[in-house]
Amino acid sequence: MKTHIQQLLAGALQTLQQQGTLPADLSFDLHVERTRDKNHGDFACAIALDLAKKARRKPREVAEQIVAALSISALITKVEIAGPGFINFFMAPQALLRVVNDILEAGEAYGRSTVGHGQRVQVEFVSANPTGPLHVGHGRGAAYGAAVADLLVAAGFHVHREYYVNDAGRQMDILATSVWLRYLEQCGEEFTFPANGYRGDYVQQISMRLRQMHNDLFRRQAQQIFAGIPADEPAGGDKEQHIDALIERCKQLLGAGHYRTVFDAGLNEILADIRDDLEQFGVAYEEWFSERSLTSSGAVERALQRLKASGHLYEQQGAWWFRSSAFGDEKDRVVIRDNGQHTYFASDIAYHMDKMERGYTRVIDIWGADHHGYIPRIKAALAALGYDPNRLDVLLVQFAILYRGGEKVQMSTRSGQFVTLRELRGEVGKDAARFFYVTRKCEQHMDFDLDLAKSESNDNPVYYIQYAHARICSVLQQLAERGISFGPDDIRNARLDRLVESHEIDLLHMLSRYPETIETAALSCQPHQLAHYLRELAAALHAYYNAHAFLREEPEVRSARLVLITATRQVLYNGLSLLGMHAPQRM
RNA sequence: GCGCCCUUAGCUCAGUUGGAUAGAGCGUUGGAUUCCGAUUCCAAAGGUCAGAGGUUCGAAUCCUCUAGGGCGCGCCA
Repeated sequence: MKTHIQQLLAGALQTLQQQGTLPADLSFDLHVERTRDKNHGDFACAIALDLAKKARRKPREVAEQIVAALSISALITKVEIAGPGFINFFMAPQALLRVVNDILEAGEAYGRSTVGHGQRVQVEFVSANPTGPLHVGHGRGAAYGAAVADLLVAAGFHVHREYYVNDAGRQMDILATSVWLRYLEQCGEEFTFPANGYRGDYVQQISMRLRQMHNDLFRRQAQQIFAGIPADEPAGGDKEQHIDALIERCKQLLGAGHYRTVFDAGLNEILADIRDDLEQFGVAYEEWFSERSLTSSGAVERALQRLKASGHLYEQQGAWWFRSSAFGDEKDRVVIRDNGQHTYFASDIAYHMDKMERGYTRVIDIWGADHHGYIPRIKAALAALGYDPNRLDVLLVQFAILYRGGEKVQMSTRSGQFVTLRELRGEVGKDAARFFYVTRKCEQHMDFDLDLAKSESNDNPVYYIQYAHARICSVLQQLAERGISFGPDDIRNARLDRLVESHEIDLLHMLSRYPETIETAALSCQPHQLAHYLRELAAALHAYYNAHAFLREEPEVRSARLVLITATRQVLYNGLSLLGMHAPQRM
């Protein structure tokens, strides 16, 4: 409907330009919007106000000329000029009723569009270090990223979802060393566990299984391990130096092969846990991309060579620096350390180069807000490699603060005292978690009320929406019990023009807004628009249900109403599915 | 200190990308229902859009400054 009006207006403007009534070189973007006030019709356009300025004419005069040039449409009953020069459109009743048939014909496809034209988009999200289970902070990124990706699919994009696995680097070495030390404790060795090691229970589990498989194969004497290692923090030393020395000792005592075995035991087990966790959260990926593969494939080397060849690298104090400050970053960044190892940033450059080489028209990275400082350097690297940095969009997701019983739930990663995503799902369920996470704009700090999320009451929007769906199912369930026939023929022959009540008109308007909601939510990467829409749609259904009986009316009205709520059920189902939620038949 | 983000009703948040009289939910107050599921519905009260300037036909939305809050400023990942 919206695009129909846009086409009408575009036609009128073209006519006026050809006539010379309006300058031919006038540029404008047609913006048709839904009205807030019913007195202003169904759709409004402020184009005359925009053009009046550019053409130096009176807005109302321009509006009148546009309206005069509009071609006639059976879907529009009235066009009005109002206020300073708004053009208001009033929809014909049959145009509104058409939405019901559109929905029933399209079924699960209702709301999908082709605006994306099959453009290839990559969405990378979560990408948490596999050093421990996902926590509730990752959960928001997961729910948000999945919803954005699914919305883009619905809008006709070809989406590639990807998880970047940080399976290399110091944090992973710390994990491997932590696993090994716990293993040694189980072998009977006695020592003080490093302050900077990973202390979570899952590390114990991994080391236990490691020992079950390999017995004492990796056992070394504590004395030998800690000989000459600088003191840990509690002993008055530096915890970073302490752990780094332990990592080196671990590698040296185990040898490359056995070290890799211990390392992979930690990596694989945690990664398997993360995969399973996300799967149960309804989040699926096309690809799990290994950071390590960037080194083995030579991508890192190649990226650095390209930068070096184009003069964007320089050597200083034994290290190689990328001149990112030449591309808007606040300072230059090291890519190869003086010990010859490349930095995490070097991998990141290679990874983003690889994304560009894969030919996506658009690359979306979803990061935690604490990483915002990395955006300029990544964009700088893309520019230095000769790519358009605007192909990359980095979306930042703010943290979520949990509340239970009105109190903030305290969390800190270092002590291992964080609420995991798995625990959250266990407490409030998948549906509530998915919904609550995406109900706020991503750049907005979020208060996550656990009590509300798990309450079975109308305060809880998840229940409210799902109940609307279940309620329709319940009504349709009554048909058989009451011996009322309502089959495909009844649907096809339904007298939809019997839908005249204000609640019915409201509901029809809500239903017709769904495709627009999907499109704008997708194009702006704002799934919260869909979440809010679903709440409004559910409210319209509940209000209708309460105001009118469906099953006790005369057959024509009854059938029309049943068709309307069947369509509503379909849209509720489609919207809930897009957010990864169930649409229950009964609750 | 520098940079990025946030600030809208008592609370949690929307606000169709610059449009018409700023909206929901919760909470508060008052009301409805012999019923297809009371996990429902209707109504009222509640606002200096953090503050001050500016841009223009028109600003919660764009620009500048100020205040408050969050985050980031490693040859860590």
